[in-house]
Amino acid sequence: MSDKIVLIDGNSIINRAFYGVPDLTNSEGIHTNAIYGFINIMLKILEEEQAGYLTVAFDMKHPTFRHIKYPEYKGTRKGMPDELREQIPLLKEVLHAMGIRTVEKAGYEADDILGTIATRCSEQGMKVSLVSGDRDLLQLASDTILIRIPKTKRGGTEIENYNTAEVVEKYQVTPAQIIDLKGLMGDASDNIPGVPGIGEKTAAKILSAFETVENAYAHIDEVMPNKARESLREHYDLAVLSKDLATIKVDCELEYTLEEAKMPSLFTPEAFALFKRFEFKSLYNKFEGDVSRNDKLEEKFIEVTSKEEAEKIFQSILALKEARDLKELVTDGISTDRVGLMFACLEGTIVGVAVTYSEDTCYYLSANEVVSVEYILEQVNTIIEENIMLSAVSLKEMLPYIQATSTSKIYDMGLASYVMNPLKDTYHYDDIARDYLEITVPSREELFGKTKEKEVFENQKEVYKNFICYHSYIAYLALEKLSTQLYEANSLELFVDIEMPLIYTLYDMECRGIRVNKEALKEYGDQLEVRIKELEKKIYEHAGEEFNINSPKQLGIILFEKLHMPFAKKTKTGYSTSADVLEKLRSEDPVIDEILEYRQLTKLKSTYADGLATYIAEDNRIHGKFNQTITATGRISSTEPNLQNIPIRMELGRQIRKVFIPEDGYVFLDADYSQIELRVLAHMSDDERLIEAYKQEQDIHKITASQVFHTPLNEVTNAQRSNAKAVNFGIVYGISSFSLGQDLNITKKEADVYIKKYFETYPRVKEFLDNLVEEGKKNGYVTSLFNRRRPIPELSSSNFMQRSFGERVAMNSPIQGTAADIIKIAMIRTNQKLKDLKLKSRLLLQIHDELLIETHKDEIEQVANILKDEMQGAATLHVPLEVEVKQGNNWYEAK
DNA sequence: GTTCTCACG
DNA sequence: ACGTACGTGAGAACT
Repeated sequence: MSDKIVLIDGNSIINRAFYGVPDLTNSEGIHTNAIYGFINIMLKILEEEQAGYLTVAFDMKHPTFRHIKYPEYKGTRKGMPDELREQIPLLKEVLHAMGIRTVEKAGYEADDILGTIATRCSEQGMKVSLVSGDRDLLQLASDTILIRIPKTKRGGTEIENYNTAEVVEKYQVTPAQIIDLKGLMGDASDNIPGVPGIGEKTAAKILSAFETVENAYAHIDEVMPNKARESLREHYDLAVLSKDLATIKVDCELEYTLEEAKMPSLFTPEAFALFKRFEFKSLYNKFEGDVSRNDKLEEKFIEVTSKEEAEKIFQSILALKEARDLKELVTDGISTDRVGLMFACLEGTIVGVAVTYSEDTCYYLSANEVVSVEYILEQVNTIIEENIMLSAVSLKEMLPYIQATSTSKIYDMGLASYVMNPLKDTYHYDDIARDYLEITVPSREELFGKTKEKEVFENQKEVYKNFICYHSYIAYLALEKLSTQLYEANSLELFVDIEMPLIYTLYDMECRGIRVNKEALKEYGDQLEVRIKELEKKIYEHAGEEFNINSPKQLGIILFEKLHMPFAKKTKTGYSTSADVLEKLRSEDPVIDEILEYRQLTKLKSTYADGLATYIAEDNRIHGKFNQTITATGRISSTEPNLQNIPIRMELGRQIRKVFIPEDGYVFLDADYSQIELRVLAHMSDDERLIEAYKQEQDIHKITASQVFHTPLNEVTNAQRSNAKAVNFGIVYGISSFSLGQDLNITKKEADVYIKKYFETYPRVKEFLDNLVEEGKKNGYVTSLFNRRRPIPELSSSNFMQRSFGERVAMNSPIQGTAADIIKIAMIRTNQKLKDLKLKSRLLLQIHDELLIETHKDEIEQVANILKDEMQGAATLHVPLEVEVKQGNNWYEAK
């Protein structure tokens, strides 16, 4: 063991890290940049040093703090930002998890503690490396004490190193004289005043002549230059005070032994758990491959191969009590009668199943000659039929294999985690285990690495078994915890009555898919191609050279440097060439119009014409995915492909909707909520005037214009109406006069007047929005009408921009979230009704406030009524929900 | 993998 | 003084 010790000034380094590393937050919204930066600096130093001992010291202020007698200096230090403050206890947690000795003592700053330890160690003949961002520490430098000051530079950390010689070279004074230097020149960053008029150069000169502040004063008449002499004469007390402030204690009484500071193993399972929570992905590989493996858990995963054993297991499961309502169970205490379920599945075929029905064991049944897939499925379906409670991690993916309906007693723990906190990126079994069970299990990535699932299955049977069993076991355990927490958050009904049934609706929609006219899509793409080629040629001619028009970088250079266009707006990396910038340049050069058109057409071609074509399946339909755990507000999202952003605003783009066609013998019915978000706002704010406006069932923007601009309804101009419309939108988004002004091309002041008038017209809306922000700040989250929570960590940010964002989110999320809740209810009911009535018509798409149904020609009127009734009746608000249903032979016609 | 741009509600 | 609309997903370019 080396007799070298590394000492770290915790406060100083975390402070450096905070300002040196760009803002990072994990998906819970916890700020992590300072912790991340600290750990990186520390690991870099430890790697270099190969020391035998390590200690991190922290400040701990105390009422009897020795500097309290000079409150005007040390006491007025600006408070640190909340984002940093919050990270300090978390950093300590990380350090302790890594086994690192930390020291803090009431009344001492970290540098006093470090000074003391460094001196003690040095006296024992050890080598000391003292890491701090604070140059005060340089007074401790010696031939055995190395002061290391990290600098965060672009592309990494560089460290300045100081023994005695380096201090002398850089400051022209000995380490011991550093305090005299500070006494004379002061230190603005540390609130040390120094002597006015004496800077670094003069101070060094004086000290080289007189060595100390006291000695200089004793020979005050000899001090040069004149200005410094007079200032020192007058401010000698200040110099002494400053010197005292700068002096680091080396004789603190500490209960500290070297034994405790022995270099720990650092990369422990506990540390790994925290690194995972903070999402320090680049540091995962520092841990030994299986540090995160929960071997004790894996001992509970039992593989079963014989038919007898399999039968016994299923019998035990079928002997469990029938499931009761989850809501009742939560208040009564959750029954242990439940089964965690996970299928092992390769290329659409089941190869096994894992079931857990006690916390002691998870059984893995690998399909084989005796325990066949058919047998397994039959048994699982019986369990479902018998109403035994099941818990899974990602139910939608299991639905192809089981016969479950929205009334089955199966609960999805991934979805439950989403309802608890919709801000996370993933809701895998390891996330659930970490967030709700406080246990660390290896993720898929850690188990499989880059090996394909099939290869793991074939070559690493044990790993594959564990992977499946973790799902089952975690699902089993999590049901109790998550349903309790959902209940406590008041969100259990949302989960049970809306989110869970919706899984089945979305699954139905995905299976059904939407029919596409392949040939028409091809034709559409070809037409675009022709026009794109023409535009390309023209643009090259105007530019005088060929370049990649799709490259913002190249385009920016052509426009703003070669053609000298005005209004160049910069982005981080270069010129902005976005549509709104180009829009302002249209009068400058005809090439701008061509570029705008080119952009539009290439977008249509690549994303839609070509993009959609790759998703057309054998049945000539596109089976996109609807994701239920993506958005922060509760909306669903659509991927592979995104069917929620098919063009409509521009005619040319809109044409693409003609390729979406119904099955032969069917038509499309498309039903749209009219201004659902504004209606939700009217309801939630309970503003009489807004409610009244909606009850009149008239043009809301016009009514708003009439009231905001004090104009009789029939005299409202188009311009007034469109301004009012923009204000209405702004309100829903969490308005600011700046953005409204930008949107309407008016000044911030004028926009302010609009907003003021709007709020005068609808005073309860103002009250409502203010209350949301306040509620968000108080609770850390806001809620929709159906108790969907959205945490808003940004609201407690000290950064103006982030906090403002949080405020807008607080105003928008309950509105957007409630609208999302409502249409989800409508979807479930509509889909259910179509099934119950055994209709041929099927729900295909949801586009946030719109549902598209492929309707059999015999069912048009009936389905139109169902759609309208279920959508309008999904919620009873203080204002009516209006729905418009249209019919067409393609999606273009139906809108 | 990140950035820019743009399609939708 | 700060520097914005809220919520998404995809393709292309570039690092």
